[in-house]
Amino acid sequence: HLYAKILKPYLEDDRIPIVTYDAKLLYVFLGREKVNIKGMKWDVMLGCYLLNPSRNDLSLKSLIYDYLHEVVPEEEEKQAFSLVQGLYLLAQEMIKLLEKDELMPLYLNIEISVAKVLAAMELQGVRLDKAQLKAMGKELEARIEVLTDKIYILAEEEFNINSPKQLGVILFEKLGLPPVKKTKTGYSTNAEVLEFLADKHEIVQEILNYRQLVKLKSTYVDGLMNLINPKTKKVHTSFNQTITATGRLSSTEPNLQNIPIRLEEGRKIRKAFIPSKEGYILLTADYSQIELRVLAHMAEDQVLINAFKEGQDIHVRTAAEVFKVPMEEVTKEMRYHAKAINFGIVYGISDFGLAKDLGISRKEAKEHIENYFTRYAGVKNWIDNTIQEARNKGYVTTLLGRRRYINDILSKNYNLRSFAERTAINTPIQGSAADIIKIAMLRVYNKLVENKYKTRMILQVHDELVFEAPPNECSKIISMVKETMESAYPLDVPLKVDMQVGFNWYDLESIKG
DNA sequence: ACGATCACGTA
DNA sequence: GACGTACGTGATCGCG
Repeated sequence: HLYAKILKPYLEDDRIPIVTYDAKLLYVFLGREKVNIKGMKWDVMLGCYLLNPSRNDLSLKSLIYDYLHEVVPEEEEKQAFSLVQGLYLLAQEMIKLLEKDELMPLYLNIEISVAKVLAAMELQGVRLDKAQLKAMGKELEARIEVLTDKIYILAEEEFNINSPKQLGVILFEKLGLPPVKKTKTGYSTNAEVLEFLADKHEIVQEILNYRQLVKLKSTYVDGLMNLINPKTKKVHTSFNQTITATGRLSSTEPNLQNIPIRLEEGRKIRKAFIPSKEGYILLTADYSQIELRVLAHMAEDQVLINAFKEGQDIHVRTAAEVFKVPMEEVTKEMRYHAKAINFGIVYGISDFGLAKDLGISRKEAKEHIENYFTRYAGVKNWIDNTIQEARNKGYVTTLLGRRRYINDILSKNYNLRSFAERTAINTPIQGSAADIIKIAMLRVYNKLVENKYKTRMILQVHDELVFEAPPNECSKIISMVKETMESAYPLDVPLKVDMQVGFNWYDLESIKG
C-alpha cells in the first residue's frame, strides 16, 4: 500500500514520537508492508488498559467520553476529525494519569515494547499439519457416529445429543436418573454431574465419551483447520494485550492458549503443530511453579522460600507441613491433597471449594487450610495484609506496579465481598507472573534480533514460551532462553525453567540441565 | 442476526 | 449462605 510507502521515512525515524490507538494492529499491518516503524510510543488503548485493566470497553469513543468528557458525533463526516483530535488529547491525559498512578515504568519498559513482540509472533504464525488434522477428523467422525448410534439405542429414540435441554429430558425424565444439580434454565448435564451418574446407566458414560470427541472435532480439528491461512499454511492467532484484568495475555482466532494436553485423546491434537520449515524443531520453555514462587517472594514466607531454595517438590513439602509428617513419609494421596491446597491458595482458597475439589468434608478441608496457614505463617500474614490493602486503597498491585481495582471489597453482600477478597489475592500472584514472563519475552526477542538468529518465538501460554529453531542454533538458543527466563526478574527464590524439544508439540523430549 | 446459556479446553 | 483465579470457542435456543 501506497500510504505505507509514502510514510515509510517518517515512520522509521525514531525522533518522531507517534500516538496510536492499538499499536500492535499497526505493527502487524506495517510488518506486512516491510515497514519497520520506530517511533511508536504513546498507545492510548494500552495506556488506558493499564489505568484500569478491568475496563471492558476500550473503544476510542468510550475513552474520549470517559477521560475527556466529550461526545463523539454520530455523523460520519464529523467523526473522523473528532476521533483524531480526541486521540491526541487523550494521549496527553493518559500520560498524566500514568505518571500519577506510577504506571509509567510498566508502560514504557514493558507494555509498549511487548506490543511489538506480539505483532512479530502473530506475523510469524504457527504451521499446522493439515493432513494430520484431516486424518484425526476422519477418525473422530467415525467414532462419533458409532457413539451416536449407541446412545440412540440406549435412549430408545433419536434426539440432539448436543442440546443440554434435550439431553436433560432423556436422562432425568425418560430414564428417571436423579437430577443432581440444576442450572438457571433446567437440569445440569455437565461432566461433574454425568460422572456422578456414570454407574447408574450405561448411556451416561457414552454421553461423556461423545462430548469429549465432539469437543475435539468441532473446536480443535475443524476449528483450527478453518483458520489456516492458505497463503502461509499457518494459523496467525491474535494475542490480545488489553483483555485480562490481571495482566495476562489472551489469544483468539484461534485461541492457541487452550490446546488440549491433560487427556491423551486431546493431547494428540498437538501432533499437528509443527515447525514452519523443513528440519526445524520446536522448543518449549515453561516456568516451573512460577505462581507459588512469586507467592513465596511477595509473602516473604521463610518456609516456602527455603523449600524452593532447596529445590524440594513443593507439593510434597506442603503435604509434610499440612499432615505433620516427615517428607519421606508423604504418600501419593497426601501429595495429591497438598497439590490441591497449593492451587487453592493461589485462587484465594475456601474450605467449601477445597472440600468439593478433593471430595472431603468441609470440616476436614477447614483443618487442612488451618494447618497450612499455621505452617506457612508468612503466607497467611500476606493474605491478610493484601486484603486490608485492598480495603484501604481500593486496589491491589503486582511486582511491577500493575494495578487492579477491587470494587466489592467493602460490600455488605457476603458473596460479592468473598469474591473480591479472592480476586485481591489471586491478582498480585497471577499478575506478577504475567509481568515476569513479559520481561522474559522482551529480552529473548531482543537477543534473537540482535544476534540475527533464525529462531522465532511463536507462542506464549501464560507460563510457557514456544519457539521454532533451525537445528544448528538449537543448543545456543536453549541455554540463552533458559538463562534469560530464569533471570528475568530476580526473586528471593530461584525461577526454574523446564525445556523440551521435538518435531511437533506432542512428541517432546525434556532437556536435562 | 445476535446474545445468553451451557459446556469445556488451557494456565 | 454460596464459593476458590484468569480466559475463548462451539452448539443450542430464544429473541427480534
